[in-house]
Amino acid sequence: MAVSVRVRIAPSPTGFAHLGTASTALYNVLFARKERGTFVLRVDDTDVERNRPEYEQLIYESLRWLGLDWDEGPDKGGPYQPYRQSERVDGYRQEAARLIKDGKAYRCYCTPEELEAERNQAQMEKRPYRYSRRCLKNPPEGRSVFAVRFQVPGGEVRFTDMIRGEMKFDTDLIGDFIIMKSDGYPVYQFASPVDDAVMKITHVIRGEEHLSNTPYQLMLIDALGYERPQAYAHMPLILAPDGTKMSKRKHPEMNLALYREQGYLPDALLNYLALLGWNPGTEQEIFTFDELVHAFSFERVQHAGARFDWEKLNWLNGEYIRKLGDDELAACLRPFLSQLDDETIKKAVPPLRTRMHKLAQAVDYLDYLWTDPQPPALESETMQRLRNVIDAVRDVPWEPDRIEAALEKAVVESGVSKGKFYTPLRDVLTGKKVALPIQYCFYLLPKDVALLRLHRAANIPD
RNA sequence: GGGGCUGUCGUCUAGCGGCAGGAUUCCUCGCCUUCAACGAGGCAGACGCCGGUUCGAAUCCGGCCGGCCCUACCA
Repeated sequence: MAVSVRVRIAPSPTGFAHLGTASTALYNVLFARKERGTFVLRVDDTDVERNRPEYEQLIYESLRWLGLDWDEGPDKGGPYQPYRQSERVDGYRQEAARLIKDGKAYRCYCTPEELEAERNQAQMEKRPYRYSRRCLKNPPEGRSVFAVRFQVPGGEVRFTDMIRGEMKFDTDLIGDFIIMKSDGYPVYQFASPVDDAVMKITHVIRGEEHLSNTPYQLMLIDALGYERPQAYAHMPLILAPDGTKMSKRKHPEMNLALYREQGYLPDALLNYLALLGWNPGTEQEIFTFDELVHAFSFERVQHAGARFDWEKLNWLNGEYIRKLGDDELAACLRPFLSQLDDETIKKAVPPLRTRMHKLAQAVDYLDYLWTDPQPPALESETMQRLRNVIDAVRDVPWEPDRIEAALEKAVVESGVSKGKFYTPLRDVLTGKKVALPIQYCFYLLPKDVALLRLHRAANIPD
């Protein structure tokens, strides 16, 4: 019987949860679900300087919001707990000690300044830099602070990438690298493969930035006598819209919290992310999550990085919004419209639905309901029409159809076009040039408020 | 500097030896009270560049150029 699939993501809580994490999480979950495997969340918090517990919470919240739930993790435990690397340091230390004992790693007493100097020297001589192995051959005396360095064996590392095929790296080009920092914490290159082995991870699915890291980790796995993961998959990177690498400072789209705040639906975002770097080979673009699970395969994953594109996401999100039922959409809108009661939101849903590509836009359409628009200056002819509207609408039942019928009648009587008739009306009611259909501009407002705004604009005392 | 990955409309992509197709954006028209949605149509690519193989190259080969990643006591 085949060993059941185990995959993981290992985000680092050093800032807000970001898009790349969602993307790799998605691919991991897709694969895990397809293979009926297990999805593990492991928190990579070995950078003591930059870690913050609140960032860990943000990762949980964002992934849960997206519906990318994990089977094992720091918050839920599991057979290989703990799942926070900061709580696993004893294990790394033991493994590092074992490597030293076996002559596969050694203590390095070099100071950062000395290493910097070595690097600069190599740079000046236009020579590829590798650590000099000073501490292996001739360690300085009388120093107590040390890091642990892996002694890179010569030769070649080969592995199979599910996306890119056979990979080959020459280890002679890799210098001895540090696996344990002098603060006693492991470096990513060390902690990650150790945990993957200990946690029996079968498939490592991660961003392309780790492709060149793989030989480092494979050498460690071999040196420690672990079994290698069955396969790796290095997903293409998501680039910023300007084609550069995503940066936290310059690119807001990196921050996952933004999507929730702006009113993107989790399924729409997931659908978009799936399409960024992968395609089904058919013309289908809209997928339920289950359809994605079935359709997804690594063979059809793109090899090059893909730019993030708001326009396509907006379109997709609009498609998802339009598919929602009235009650569903009303519920989704609720958090964006705290000024309105449920009944008003429900009334606003039908005309709103086709007009949004993200939920936050509802505010742009509806804020006239809780803020008083500036009364426009009108010509006397227009004011007369306003008075006619007041008369036409005053005794009408407050329903969109009835309001519309009354208005249509007033338009005919006025002899001007609907456009000419409705434009100032819309302005008076909402203060906007773009708004919901005119009957809804009325209907959503309490009747007395609507009439008040008309009176005021027409210069009629209340 | 060294190693790795990569390059098809603005963007996401299909095609992998035989007319470069779809989606999105944009534009036009229709519907129409604005804006959307919806329907119809359109613009947009010297397939990164140069050379080779071939009757024929986006596709195969070679060189070059560009982007990204790794080359950290970051992950």
